[in-house]
Amino acid sequence: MVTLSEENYLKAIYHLGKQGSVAVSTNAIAEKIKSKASSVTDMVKKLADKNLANYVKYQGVTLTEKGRLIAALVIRKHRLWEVFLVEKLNFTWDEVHDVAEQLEHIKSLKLVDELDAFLGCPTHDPHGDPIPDKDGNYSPIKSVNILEIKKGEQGVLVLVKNSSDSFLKYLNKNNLALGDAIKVIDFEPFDKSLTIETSDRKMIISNEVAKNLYLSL
Amino acid sequence: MVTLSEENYLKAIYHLGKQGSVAVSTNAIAEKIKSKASSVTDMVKKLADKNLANYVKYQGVTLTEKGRLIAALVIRKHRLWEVFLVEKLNFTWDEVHDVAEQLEHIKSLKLVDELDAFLGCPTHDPHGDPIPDKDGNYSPIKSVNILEIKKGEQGVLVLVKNSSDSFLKYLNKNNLALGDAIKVIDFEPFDKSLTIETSDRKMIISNEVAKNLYLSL
DNA sequence: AATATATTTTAGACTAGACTAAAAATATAT
DNA sequence: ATATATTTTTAGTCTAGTCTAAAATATATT
Repeated sequence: MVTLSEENYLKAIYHLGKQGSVAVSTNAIAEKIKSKASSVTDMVKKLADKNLANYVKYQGVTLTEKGRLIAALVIRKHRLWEVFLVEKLNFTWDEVHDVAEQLEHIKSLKLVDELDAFLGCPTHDPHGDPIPDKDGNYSPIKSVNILEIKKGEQGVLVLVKNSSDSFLKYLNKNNLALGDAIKVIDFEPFDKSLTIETSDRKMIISNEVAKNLYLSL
Repeated sequence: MVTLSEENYLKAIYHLGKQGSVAVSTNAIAEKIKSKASSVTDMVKKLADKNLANYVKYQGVTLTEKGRLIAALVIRKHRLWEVFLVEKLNFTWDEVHDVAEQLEHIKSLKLVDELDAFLGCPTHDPHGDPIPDKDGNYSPIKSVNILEIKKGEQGVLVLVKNSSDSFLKYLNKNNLALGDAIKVIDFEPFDKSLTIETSDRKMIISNEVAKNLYLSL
């Protein structure tokens, strides 16, 4: 049995270390999970005992095949529930995270499979993140950060790499949503801000915001 | 904040003591919850401290108004999720209990309200149990235990008072479902079994089974 | 009413998970 | 190469929730 807490650690390691393949420091995990490095050390030993993680003192943590699969399935559940909340229960994309964070731990294979089918086997969640399949595999959309696009080029917003309430509310307020066509008009060297053009208007976005927007060309 | 464990205790007290209005013994709670009386004593003190239960040593537990509402909302969630699982995700009524037991603890007011609306504000779960409204109120269907019905009379199966896997599987196997018309043919004094007639056939049900079937006349 | 039986509570111990502070190891800078 | 700073681990403590065994109280029986 994998506990709720263990699932959260696996998820953090998965996210921080390229699906858990690259060694992650206990400190990094602690920060991600908002706990302390000492707590992480304890837990990581437990995960290693259960054959879910590889841990060498002072050298960080990776996931075993088993650990990677569990993490992927938790993420699969998280993202499927997000789709459910937005598409069926009228949640906005800035409201789903906390609830999905709880729902991702519900244990029932049938539930996940049926939910997936009920939603029409979606491939991406409301933020553009890919949904792993039953075997934990997924193919990320090919996308580029908006800062890497040349002046005058345009693309479609397919991914936002920040699910914080405040960031998503900012996008809502400014009428930016997945699927929008966006053209890069100008780059301002002084503060690294960007002028972009959407279907309704031109606007300036800060570098901070731009970092989180990914377009498909 | 009410913990998952606390919610389970509140639910048990609610079920055992007529919505928590009648004093329930720590032993009864322990049995219901599959724990030990000593654990219950500890928890019940905590609930009393939080103003969710009234507890007098050696005299059992009742719920406060606050405790009763929380219990009713947990039950509301449980039953709404059961409806969701059966109606939207192809679960059978014998498969829903364990999953609903997990889902009932998800915390989000919006989630419950939206789920309720999404399901068309159902009044009863797949076992015929009433679903409390936002304020924790509900009106049970008027129903009578099948053992109290006179020979020759008939009614519609509206409630089964046992959600165990084995009982529900028994009903499935024998083609008994909510909404079925059932006529009482005979009562056997020797073993207190019952001969009943459904649309397809006559059959004998044990007293044990009969105890759990409720009809509306 | 006195005693036996059953129920309930208390006391003390355990586990999972987390934390702080100190110690150990590693990395960085002179 | 050594001193300093940073990171990581260890040791010891805490809380929530549970348990067993013993003590206290209530109930039942004569």
